[in-house]
Amino acid sequence: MMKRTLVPPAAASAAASSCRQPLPHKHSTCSSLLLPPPLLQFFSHRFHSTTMASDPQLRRIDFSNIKKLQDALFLFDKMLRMRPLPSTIQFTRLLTAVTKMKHYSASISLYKEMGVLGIPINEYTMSIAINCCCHLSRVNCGFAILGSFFRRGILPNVATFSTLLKGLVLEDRVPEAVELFSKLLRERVCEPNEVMYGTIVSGLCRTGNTSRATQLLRQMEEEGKCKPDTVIYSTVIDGLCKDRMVDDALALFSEMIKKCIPPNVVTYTSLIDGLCHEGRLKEVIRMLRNMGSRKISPNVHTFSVIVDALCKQGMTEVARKSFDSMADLGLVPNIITYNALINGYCKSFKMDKAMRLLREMPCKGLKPDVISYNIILQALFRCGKCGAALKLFDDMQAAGVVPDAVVYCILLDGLCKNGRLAEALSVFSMLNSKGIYLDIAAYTSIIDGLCKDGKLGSARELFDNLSSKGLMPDVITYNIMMNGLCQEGLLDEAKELLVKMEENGCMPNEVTYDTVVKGFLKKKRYREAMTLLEEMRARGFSADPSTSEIVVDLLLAKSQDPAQLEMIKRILPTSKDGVENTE
DNA sequence: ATAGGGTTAG
Repeated sequence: MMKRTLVPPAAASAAASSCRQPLPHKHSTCSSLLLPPPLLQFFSHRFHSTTMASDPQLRRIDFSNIKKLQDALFLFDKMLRMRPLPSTIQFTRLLTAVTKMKHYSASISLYKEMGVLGIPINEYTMSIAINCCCHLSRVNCGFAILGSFFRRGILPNVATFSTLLKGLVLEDRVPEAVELFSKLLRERVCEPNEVMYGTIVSGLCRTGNTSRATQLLRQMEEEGKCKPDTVIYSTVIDGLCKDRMVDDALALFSEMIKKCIPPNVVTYTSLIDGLCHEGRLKEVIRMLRNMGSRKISPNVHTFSVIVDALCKQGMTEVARKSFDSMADLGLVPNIITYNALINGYCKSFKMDKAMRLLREMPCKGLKPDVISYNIILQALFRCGKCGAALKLFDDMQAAGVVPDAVVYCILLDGLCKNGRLAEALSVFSMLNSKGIYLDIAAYTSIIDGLCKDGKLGSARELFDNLSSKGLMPDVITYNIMMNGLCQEGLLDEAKELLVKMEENGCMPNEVTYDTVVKGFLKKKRYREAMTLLEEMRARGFSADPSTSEIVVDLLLAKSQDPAQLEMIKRILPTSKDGVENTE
């Protein structure tokens, strides 16, 4: 009875071989079965319990050949036709393969199909389904699946909850993740392990709560039940580096070495990245040597970090050498390495070299992405090469790269800044009519373009209508609007806007004050300018040197009043020397 | 032979 198959073996193998033809996947599986799902379920339980380990046929299912989604779907169909039916473990392995290819929706469909067909599901299968929901930013669906655990009498475990925690983190719901984590510990729902701690630690680091993450690491050490491992140390080290606390990161690094927790290439790459951002290149070299002495080789990631840092330090040629040296280690630059170097060339105005790299990418099997194009587009506009930029924009779309909000912003901004407001406006209205989402930066560029073109009325209108589009002006938008008002001599309105922005929860910055102060100075409303400078100083901002100069010149020319000079010294520390010299 | 955590670019 156990070995009984639902279809005669000959028919089964015929069905299996016919799977090479593309199958209309969705519904073919159900109709290919001779029994309705409830009966199948009845039988598959039997197969599952006794034949799974012993049947040599099952061991032959090869998941390593799955290269694309289609392969997996064919195999799924094929598995459904195998008799006896492959075990839950085999189906779970298939789901793993689909999930690893990031076909999350497909994976969920297959999971549901398993349910419909009555193939038994266990905590592993369900955790995969939850993981897929999480990657689709549907952690609530993940919690719904958690509910089905209980209905099926299956207990969720530490992996299930780690997955859900990760899902909350992915949706920027770290406080909820922390809350759930505490609850799990408090109510002893499951014993936390390294992975669970790792998830919560990384969530905290990603949201800038590095100190809380460090606390958790210490807590793990103290409790001693589950000791922080390489991943957790690396996560906190990375968090500290991102907070510019590289020395603390280095201290933690020494600590892990002292505790015999071996750093790996990720640990080193984070530290190298942190040191690079601080411009501590000598220590980077030391770190690379240190790495070598531990027989840890840099990977593509490490090189991307180094190439990027060298480019940002203006050492594009050294970056190029580093890029080329990857081949010696058998490493192949990826799109991120390319983008870093392209960015370097763009920043040093070597547009031909940047373009050459972009053209080289397809030859190396890499498809330039929207970021590759963004970097070059922005640079072309900055060099005033509008024609070349517009052509590249067309090339990009021809290459099938879909422009995003950033590209449109670069395009609009580039056109405006190059005095091609009319074109910018026509692109702008075209995008609007197509209903393409434009972010606040894009609107800000247009407002700036309108102001600079003397169309303050239109700028103001657009500015006032931002909220109707669901957009909030940011500090740059306000600064640009204030600058426009000041240029037209509408100082009182500019000052009103300064008050209004704060009321709207937008903090003014140095540029904000500088803009308005300059406006008042230009209109010779010195008293108001000085009042604003005082306010600015009280907030810990210092005036732009050019503003300070104007003030000093004006006041020195106007008055020799020592009290006033004293005031200048106080509020314009940058110009103190100049004042003293003339005394 | 089945699930879950850390590093990169505008």
